[in-house]
Amino acid sequence: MGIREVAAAAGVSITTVSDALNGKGRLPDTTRLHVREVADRLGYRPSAAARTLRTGRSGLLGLTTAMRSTEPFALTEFAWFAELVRSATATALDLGYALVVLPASSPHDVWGNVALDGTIVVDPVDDDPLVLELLRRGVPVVSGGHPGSTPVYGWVDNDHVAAVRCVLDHLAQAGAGRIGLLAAADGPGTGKGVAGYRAWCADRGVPPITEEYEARTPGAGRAAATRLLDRAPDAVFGLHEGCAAELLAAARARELRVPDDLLLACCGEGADPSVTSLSLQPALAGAWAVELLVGVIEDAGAGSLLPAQRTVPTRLSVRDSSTRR
Amino acid sequence: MGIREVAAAAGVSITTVSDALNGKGRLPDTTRLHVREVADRLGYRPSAAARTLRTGRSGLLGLTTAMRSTEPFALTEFAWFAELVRSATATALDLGYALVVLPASSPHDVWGNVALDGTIVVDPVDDDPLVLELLRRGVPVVSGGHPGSTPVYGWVDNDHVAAVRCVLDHLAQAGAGRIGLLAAADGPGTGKGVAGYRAWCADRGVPPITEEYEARTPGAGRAAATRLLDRAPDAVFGLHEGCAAELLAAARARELRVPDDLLLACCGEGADPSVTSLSLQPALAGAWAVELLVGVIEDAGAGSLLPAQRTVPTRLSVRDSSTRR
DNA sequence: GCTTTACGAAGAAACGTATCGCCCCATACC
DNA sequence: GGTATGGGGCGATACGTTTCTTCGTAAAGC
Repeated sequence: MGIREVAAAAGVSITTVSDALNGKGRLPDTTRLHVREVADRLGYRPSAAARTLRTGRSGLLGLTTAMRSTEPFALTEFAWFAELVRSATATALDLGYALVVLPASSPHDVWGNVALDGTIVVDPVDDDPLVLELLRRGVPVVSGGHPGSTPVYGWVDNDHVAAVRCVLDHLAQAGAGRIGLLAAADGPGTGKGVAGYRAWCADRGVPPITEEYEARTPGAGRAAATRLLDRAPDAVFGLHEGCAAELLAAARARELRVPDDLLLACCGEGADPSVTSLSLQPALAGAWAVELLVGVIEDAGAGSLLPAQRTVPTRLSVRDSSTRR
Repeated sequence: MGIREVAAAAGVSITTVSDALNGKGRLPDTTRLHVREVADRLGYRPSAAARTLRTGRSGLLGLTTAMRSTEPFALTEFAWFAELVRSATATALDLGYALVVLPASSPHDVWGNVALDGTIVVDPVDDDPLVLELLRRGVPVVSGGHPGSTPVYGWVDNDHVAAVRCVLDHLAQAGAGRIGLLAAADGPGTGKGVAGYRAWCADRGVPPITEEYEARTPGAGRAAATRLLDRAPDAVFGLHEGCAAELLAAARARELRVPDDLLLACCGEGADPSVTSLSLQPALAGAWAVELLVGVIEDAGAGSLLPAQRTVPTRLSVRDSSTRR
């Protein structure tokens, strides 16, 4: 069931079959139709492997994330990442590509066994050896989150500083004087979020009040939330998705009412409909990263030399938890 | 940077390089080491495309789900499906495969452009044309959910009837007399769940009380939950993940206390820690489906003729919402 | 009548790997 | 001395496409 069988059955050469099926070459419509009809009748499907070998294009995009902890797929459990992957997959398919999610490293050499047209690296570490190796091989790389000094082809990222400022300004405007911050140490964007928070505090001349925890350690979130409330803030900002539940529980245990005694805002898509939340819009990030990557792949050569960059907007949904009655 | 360059640099033939790198043939360790050293120095990576063409194996597994609604990726938003995909991805990687998620149909011919060693089809419709086409091409197919009359190589599924009975028995034992059912019409496993519910009702000689809704229609869930409570049940079972929140909200609006006035149990992983929930263990389903599929791929020939089948256990977590005080 | 142009189609060379079978050269054995 | 034996290595082919180049023929232009 190769192209040869089709050629034989249609009484033409394989060149003609290839041209007819791919809309290339100079062929009268009669021939084209005839070949297509024969191919259909025989149930012919071109071999993806052979096409990939010949053209150098596989139609496959990789998506990975640098491992910060030793646990593979640590980010997977953050809804932020899951949503990014979902959106990236859908966008890739729209553009005619399939997307495969790979771990940064694995016992089997998966990276060597798939031909990738390009790769998205989410939250890369500086000079990630995996990224450098990909670039060396000529595989375009686009990063989600600022790539640091790694010379990628482009990246998408939120303006974390502005986003954090937006939330903190909102809390301050709602009457907060001492705003605390709770963050998962190994979560996405923690570094920038905390930095933005500290910068804002410095601007205002107020002391920062922060607590961090390991997301993967059971109970660590609750403990950190409790520690944070120990420091008597009148508002708290949870930088990660689990934070809202932990902070609410800790507040209840302490008989603090939200929002009366404590204002609350969190990042995330706001599973709890009463909590003010800042969405980082991971779906946009995923879609744009794919668009950027596909742009690089298909422009190859004509492309601009500068890495393309897009800033993903954030959206603050103000809910009861940060509205003084 | 092909195998030829390595051969030239090492002063041997490409056969020797291939054998040395793949641990085949009869070569003294000195040669093997030498070739490997040269290959490393040159940064040689075998071409996945060429290997795939030659060996007929790509190391890629597909995962798809039949489209029930017109919307692509309808199931994606069910946490059940998302978790299944996550687990399947991880398991595939453990076994040395990468997993690519594809829509049942798409404007671009993605299925034709990727070489798949096998495919998992979640909740296939009977005699799904896509599945039949894959089987015709000789691609092993394993299904998640009973495949009906489609001659797949194997499948994994929950025992839906037993699972539903387990929940209903629990509610009855907790004192429920009139148990209602709320289900998303287009959700996974709806048909079997509802059938199991009706069978249980018939066994007990009680009338079924069911309401369904379209998961994708905003407000439909709330409306259906309200309709269900209109029919005055003293316990309700939500067959899908969103049901808990909808039922709780509807109950609150009606000033019904849970569990005092209304017992509540749902399927899903129980985002709300106070709701009794039946987990279908999608992670197990995903992992097992991959294991089955890889088994079929690697056994090819020696395999048994009967399709392999595994029943995924369910787990009922009893919480406050179904515990009479 | 001879050259140009255009059209229709085919030949053949890659793409980079894996592998079957073969060859050569020692050493050992009768 | 002739022949098994086995280790070490290589030549050549096939996997199934895409595409560059070439070729023949017929119509059109001078």
